[in-house]
Amino acid sequence: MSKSLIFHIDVNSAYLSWEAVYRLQQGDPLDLRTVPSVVGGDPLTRHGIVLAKSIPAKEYNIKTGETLYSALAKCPDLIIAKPNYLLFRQCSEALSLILRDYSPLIQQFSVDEYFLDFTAMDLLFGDPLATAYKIKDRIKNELGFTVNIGISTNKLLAKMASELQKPDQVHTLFPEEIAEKMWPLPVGELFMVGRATTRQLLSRNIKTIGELAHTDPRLLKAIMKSHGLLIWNYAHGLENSPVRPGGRVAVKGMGNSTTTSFDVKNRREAHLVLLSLVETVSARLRHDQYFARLLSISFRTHEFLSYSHQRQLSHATDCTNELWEIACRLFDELWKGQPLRHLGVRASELCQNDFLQFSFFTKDYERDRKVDQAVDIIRQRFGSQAIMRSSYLHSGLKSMTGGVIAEEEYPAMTSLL
DNA sequence: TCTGGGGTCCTAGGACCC
DNA sequence: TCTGGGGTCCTAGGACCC
Repeated sequence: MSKSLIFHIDVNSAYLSWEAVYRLQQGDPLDLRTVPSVVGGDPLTRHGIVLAKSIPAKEYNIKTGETLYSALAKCPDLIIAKPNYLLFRQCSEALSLILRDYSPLIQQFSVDEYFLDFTAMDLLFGDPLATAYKIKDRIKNELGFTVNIGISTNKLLAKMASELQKPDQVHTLFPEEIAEKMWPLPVGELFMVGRATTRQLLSRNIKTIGELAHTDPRLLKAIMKSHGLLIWNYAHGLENSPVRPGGRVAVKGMGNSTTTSFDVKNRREAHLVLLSLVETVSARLRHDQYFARLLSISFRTHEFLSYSHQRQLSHATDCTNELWEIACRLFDELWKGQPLRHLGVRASELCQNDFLQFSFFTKDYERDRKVDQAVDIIRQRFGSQAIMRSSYLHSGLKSMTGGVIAEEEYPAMTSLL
């Protein structure tokens, strides 16, 4: 049995590269990647954050997630492109088609990241490193954007390898290279060490991944519970999850949320936003043939405080009206009248709806089911805006919110590999 | 702060049961 | 009752990922 060999393929500045390639194809002479530019939303609708940045923009210290306002303050000439999620999905699919030529075992980890199990594939393709270069160059030549490829013996190290130096590079990070290549890095670069954990580690003078690796795991466990042991293992490169073919992990829940373009201040408006979210969530449930047994709602206030409320349902359902009624009740129980900037709905505890179980204690939703089915068919044929409830007319609200990625859902972006 | 949207997992505390 | 202890379920919040 040959040693296990994993590739991690990561698109460089994915959203921005994809938009840049698209514009070049449309005949635009300017390559966005060569100038300070970002992909970001519209500040007027309060969606104004940086989703992706070019390398020249990075040199202005512009960071993903910061406001466009702040990015523009750092670089007044910054070019801002709107996100085109349909394009992004097409690019992601085109990438996966190329990767499939090199292994039957690939896992989509996010819209711009894939794992590829190359174990024993060298018998077919020869040297792994040379093959990785071939894959990288083929993607650049055929699709027009660049990727980083990381190579190691497990997914964690392959992923850390692909982050080493960008763009358009291939790196290895084998266990014997950990001390030299990974331990000098700032501790926050380690997968699963985010802002809160970084702060805790820095307060104990643990600044690099190497210092984390040499910290007593019992201390880490004491201060961070199981997460402490997880990151200690990661600092030593210890991780052994399989590359899941197709990446299809059973989905645990489906949710949609939105930042409203104006503060929601009355119940009627809030209920209308909830309906537009439930419309999308329940259509996704029906499309994938799931019933939900738990419904959660959440909101964020003008002051940026977050609240959530959830309830187990008396019976599983995928019905728009029924889920909407529950969402409204949960909302009314939680809301104290604060102005709101963000609302969310999430359905979880999913089960297959192979057979139906009706409750004797709730009203009959049979008629609603038929309406849902008819509306789904109309929207499928004529688009999501083809039919909407009259309450949305002149409301300034969209009748369906969220779920930009329709049809085929992406596999779970699980926090664990 | 002019601060997105889609996820998963973990933990703490309270209710409830034996 | 001057009130044990363990297990399970539920809920809210917070951590992390892209």
